[in-house]
Amino acid sequence: MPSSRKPRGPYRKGLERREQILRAALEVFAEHGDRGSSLKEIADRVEMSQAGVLHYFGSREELLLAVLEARDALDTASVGDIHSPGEGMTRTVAHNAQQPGLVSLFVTLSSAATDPAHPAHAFFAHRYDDLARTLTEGLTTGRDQGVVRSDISPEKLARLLLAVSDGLQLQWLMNPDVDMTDLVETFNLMCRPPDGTTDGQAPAAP
Amino acid sequence: MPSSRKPRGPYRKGLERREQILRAALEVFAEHGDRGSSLKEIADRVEMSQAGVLHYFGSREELLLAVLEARDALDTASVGDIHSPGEGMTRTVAHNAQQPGLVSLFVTLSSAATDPAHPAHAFFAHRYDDLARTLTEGLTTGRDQGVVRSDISPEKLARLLLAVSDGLQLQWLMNPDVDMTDLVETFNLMCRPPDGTTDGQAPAAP
DNA sequence: GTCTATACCCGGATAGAC
DNA sequence: GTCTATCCGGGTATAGAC
Repeated sequence: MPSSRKPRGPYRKGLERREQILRAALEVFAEHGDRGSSLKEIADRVEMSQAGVLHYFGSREELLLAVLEARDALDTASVGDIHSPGEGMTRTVAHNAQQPGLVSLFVTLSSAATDPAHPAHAFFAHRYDDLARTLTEGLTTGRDQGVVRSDISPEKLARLLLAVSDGLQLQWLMNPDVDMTDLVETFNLMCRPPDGTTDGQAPAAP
Repeated sequence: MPSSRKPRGPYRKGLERREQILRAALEVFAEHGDRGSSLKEIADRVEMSQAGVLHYFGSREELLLAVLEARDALDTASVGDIHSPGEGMTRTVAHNAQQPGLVSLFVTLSSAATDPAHPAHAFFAHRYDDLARTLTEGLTTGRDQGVVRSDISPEKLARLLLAVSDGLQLQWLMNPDVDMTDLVETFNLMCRPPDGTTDGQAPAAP
């Protein structure tokens, strides 16, 4: 792979500019969503012209995808150490509750990206499958340890957990009084074995 | 209230035109979403000019809201006879699975309407609260009859059910292999009392 | 009621000067 | 690299004739 050293010389400024634009674009997209955002506004925020922005990212679409990928990478990294899938999800949701703009961006975009023709369709389709796979693995482990109910397949539980998380974000955006974190934890509770036999350790307990 | 008789005379044609436009607009919005739709296309579909459409609905926004309200009224009516909240939701979801375009419209719009400035914000906010209330009532009844678990409040279960339904629609739109109906039923199962004591009648069984 | 024409706004992308 | 200027396409809403 290429050198990971920070480039010196003429490249440096350009790369920094690029990141600066990326950050600004994230902010703007988070505030106004996909359609509500314009290159102009992003450009204004980094104090350059719209044409200047396009010099770094050939098109608006390219910029949008770059933002999504950068953000997703950051997020998955920040959730890092997970001991059980329920816990991971709870943390993610709790973390999201701090950033309404971003949540809004992802929810809005993921529904818009539902259309196979949408530029971000592939991104979100993969993202869902990845998440479902990761969750399924974690839930399978949990089931084998007896902390997750075994009468429903881990695959189904994973899809449901994903649905709960997305659905709650939607409700929360619509009405901030909805307590996402609490509700996700409640759902985790429902994922425990029917009678509290084997446990003592809830899926999402700290 | 006003006469419910079909108006005769000069009014009649106008009212029919209006409904015709409403139907066409529903189709178009369902196919291309809010932002993807234009008055032009709706006008084309009823074979009149864009200005003609605006003669009936003063603005695009007005038309959109009219479509949402008309559709929502139809839907809630069609779900009609419900014996248990789980059953109602299952049926609705199964029904939706026939109409990807409409589902897409509602999902897309409800996330876009998350923004308080969005024209449809109030509509969706009310809709959520209404749904949550109705579901809560049904689940309370179910709990009293012993078919719904009592260790989690009906309010929470209602919010979760709503979330599951929305979230699954999103996943289904992204990947049609996801079996919404089956998964909602699975969730209903999770809403039953922990041990199959009192029952014999699942919340969503036919 | 319905049309055509048009005014007006906004967006993205491109060309070319500096 | 960065700008200005411009092209081009799209949308909504309005004016005014028929």
